[in-house]
Parts: sequence; C-alpha cells; structure tokens
Amino acid sequence: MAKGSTSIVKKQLLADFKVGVDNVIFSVDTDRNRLLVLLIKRKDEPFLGYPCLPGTLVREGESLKSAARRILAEKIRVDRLYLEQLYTFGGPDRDPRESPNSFGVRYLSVSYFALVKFEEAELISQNKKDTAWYIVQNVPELAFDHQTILDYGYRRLRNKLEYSPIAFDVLPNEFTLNDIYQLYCTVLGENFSDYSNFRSKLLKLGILCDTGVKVCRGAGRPASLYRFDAEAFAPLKDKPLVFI
Amino acid sequence: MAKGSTSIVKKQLLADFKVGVDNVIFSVDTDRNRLLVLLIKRKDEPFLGYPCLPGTLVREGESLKSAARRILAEKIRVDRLYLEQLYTFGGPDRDPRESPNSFGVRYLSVSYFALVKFEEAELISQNKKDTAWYIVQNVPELAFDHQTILDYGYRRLRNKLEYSPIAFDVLPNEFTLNDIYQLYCTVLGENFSDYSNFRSKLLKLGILCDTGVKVCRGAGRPASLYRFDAEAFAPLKDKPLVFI
DNA sequence: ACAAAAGTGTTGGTGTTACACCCATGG
DNA sequence: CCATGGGTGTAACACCAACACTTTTGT
Repeated sequence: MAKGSTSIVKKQLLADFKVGVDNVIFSVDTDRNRLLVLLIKRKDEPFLGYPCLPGTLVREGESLKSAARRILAEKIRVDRLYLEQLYTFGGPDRDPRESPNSFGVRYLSVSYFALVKFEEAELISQNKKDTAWYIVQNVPELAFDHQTILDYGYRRLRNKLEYSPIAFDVLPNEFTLNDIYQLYCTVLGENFSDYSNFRSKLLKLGILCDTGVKVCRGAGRPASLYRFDAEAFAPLKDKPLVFI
Repeated sequence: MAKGSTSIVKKQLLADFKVGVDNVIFSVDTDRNRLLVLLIKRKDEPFLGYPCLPGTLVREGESLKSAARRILAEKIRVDRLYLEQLYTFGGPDRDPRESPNSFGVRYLSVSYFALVKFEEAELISQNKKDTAWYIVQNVPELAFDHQTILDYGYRRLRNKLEYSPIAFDVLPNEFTLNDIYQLYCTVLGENFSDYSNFRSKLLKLGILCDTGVKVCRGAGRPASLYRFDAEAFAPLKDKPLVFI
C-alpha cells in the first residue's frame, strides 16, 4: 500500500486487523486410497464442537509462513512437507465474532495449503482426541467458512499435482512407480490417466533414477525402486511441465 | 483461525495489522503490441519519486475486494474488467516503515490482479501526471517489494490466459479472430501458437458466434466479427479448458 | 480506367507427437 | 499375480501451402 493514503485518509476509518492463519493440511493414505485432511474439534463458541481447520493468530515479528509452520508443528510431527499460501479470506462478515461490539477489530484469514506424508505424520499426543484425519470427500459440516477454504485447497492440490513435483515431497526417498501412480489416483481419481502412459511419460522426463533395487509387495513381479533426482529437475523448474 | 487460540495465547503477543491492498493492473495495447501495467509515482518517503503499484489501506466495514475496486476506480475509469486476488505478502520486514518504533503495527499487503481494456481505460484527471502505463517488460525500479508482486501478477496473467476466457473481458463485444490472436501474442509472446491452429481450436470450443458482419482493416480480405457466447461457455466453467 | 501486385483473412493438408486402450512378457 | 514394456489407432498440434477478398500501385 502507498503511504500517501495514510496521510489522506482519516485514521479512524481504517480497519484494525488481527491476522489468522488457517491450514489445509492434506495427506494421502495410499494403502487405503484415501485423501485426508486434518481437522480439529472446536472447544469454544461459536461453532462449539464443530470440526475446523487448524489455525492460529499471527504473533509479533512472525511471518505468515512461520505462523503456518507453527500451528502445523503443534498438531503433527513431520520432517518433510510441502507448504504454500492459498488464499486470503477477509470479508468483514466472514466471522460472526466480528460483531458491532467487537471494537472494530476484524479478523483476516490467510490460508495455507500443506501436503504431508501420512505414514510419518504423527499426531501430537496432547491434542490427540480432538485432532483427526478426515476423508476429504466426506467431511462433516465445518465451522466458519472453512468448507470454502477446504474446497479451494482441494482444487489447488489437484492442480499442483498435475504440473509440479509435489508428490515427491510426500513419498519415501525410494518408491516404486506404482506408489506414485496410486498417489495420483487417490487425489485425481481412478481414471486420470492410463498407468502405462503415466509410467513412460514420467520416465521420459528424466527426473527419476532407477536404484536397481527390487522390492516384492505380496505376489507379483518385483518392482524397481526409484529416487527423485532433484538435480535433473532443477533446470525444469519454473517451466511449464505436465506430470499426468 | 480458531478462537481457542485467542484464549491461550497472551494478547500482547499478537501482532496488530493494517491491511493494504495493492493492485497489479494490466492492459493490452493491441495496436502497438504492448503489455502495460499501471504505476503511480510516490509522493512520500520512503521511496519518494519511485513508481509503485496503486494501493490503499482497507477501511472499516470494507471487504478486500471492495478496497481493490475503490483504488482502481480512483485511478482509472473502466466499465469492464477482470479482477482476482493474487497473493498476500506479509513478512514482518517487507516494509521499512515497520521499524521497531512503529508501535508493533504491521502492514500486510493483499495484492489483486486486474485486467482492463486499454482503449477505454481513461486515467482519472486529478492523478494524471503521476499515473501512467508502463511496458511490463521494461519497468523501472519499483518501491517496496512491488517488483515481486508485479512478477507474480505477470505469471498469473499468462497462466490465466491459457485456461480461462479472461481475454473476452477486455476485448470489444465484437472482435475478429486476429484481435484475440494479437492479444495472446502480446502477452504470451509471438510464437506461443500457430495462428491457424489457434483459430480452429478456438472455434471448435463453440464459445464464439459469428455475427456474419465483415470488417476491412486497411488492405486485405475482410475479417468476420465474432462475439463471445457466455451461454455456451457456462457449462464449460470450472472444467479444465485450454485456450492456446 | 483497368490490370497487376501486395496485403490480410481463411481454409486445408501433412508429418510428428502425445495419448487411450490393449496385449505380451518377465519375475 | 503384478510390474514392465511394447504396439496400435486416434486425436492434437507444428509447420506449411493454397485460396479468397480487399486495397494499393502501375500504366
């Protein structure tokens, strides 16, 4: 904003804000083919008992992203994740707490979108009973406008998956091609692409290297373990790239 | 944000925010094949005299989008435009005015991205001498972190153009296929696509209707005037769609 | 005034590539 | 049983060429 405005516009007209950060935290349970989102049960009015996205208010000297990381660290413990800003919801009427007697303080929500590894996402024990993973396609009614935020995050997740390699942020260091395929299926739907084409397309990108190691999962031919080659991907960064 | 947080975290830790809105306003001068962005010269310190994005602080009871529309209306007069939120920049160090003696008030910038019709974008006279269109690829050094915001907006513009019909928001009601092509060329670069394929692809979408009227522009065969068919496009909304 | 030339919009064709769908093979 | 790899037909696209209709230029 230009400072010029502050001197022209009367101070008392300007809204005072508290800024909150709400996280849409996704994980993929590849074993059961489920896309999950982390929700917590509210312990206060309004919307007492309703699930909502984990959020927090931004503290002094804290960046928005730091706040997002902090609330994430309070709920789950992960060492690898993908995190990016989603959208800012800031209408004056989005939160019923912004009543006329709220002294003119408005609440703004900057939402963040996170993707974490389900297998290593350990719920922090102190919040365990109120924090849980929900199947995205089947969440109950959420508090505030959090369903809107969730929808927005879900759309972003699907888009991101198609043109950027965020899947590798939540896959083990070594994985089979089928592991990736299952992840994509879970998020994008069963028939987003043929497995055969998905394979060859992904391999042709040259960003995976075959470790040569084979793994047997149940019956069937052993699959090769691959590793994401960050160096090979680096020059492709910021280029239009399609992963499907 | 969950209200639970407010009761746990000590009030004095929370940052107080003033929220600003900065607009990245693009227009396309199709005659001269130029992509333009609207900048204003700062009349205050810091960055006195530097160009910056038009912005304002959000007032009480005003939504973010309303603030974006207000600042836009103060600079230019248009009746058709495309407007969407871009990104929120909120690090505690982004604005040098946020010094330790600023009483802990932080400035957050929610940026908006707008596309307007160059031909009808009339600069409001009172700001005329400090408000001007700049060629995007050739802007001078900007105040604050506005170059970052501009870059972000430019990228968004190119992406949006490829998969959503925002071009029709800034084209005349009736236009030739070459008009659209020129607009795409100006934004995406000369060789983004072959004209022949661009034509047939666009027509095959079935969202344009031929008015039958022909226009002659200088020499050459007369071109058909087309009109965007909003009804035909409606069912395609929210579907993955490619315009290139 | 008339014919030729040049400019611009329009339409169609061809080779290459990507993809959907299917099948053979290997461990 | 399942991962792997290859094969085929269709559709999309890059590149190219021809054609249609107009204005401009030359004689």
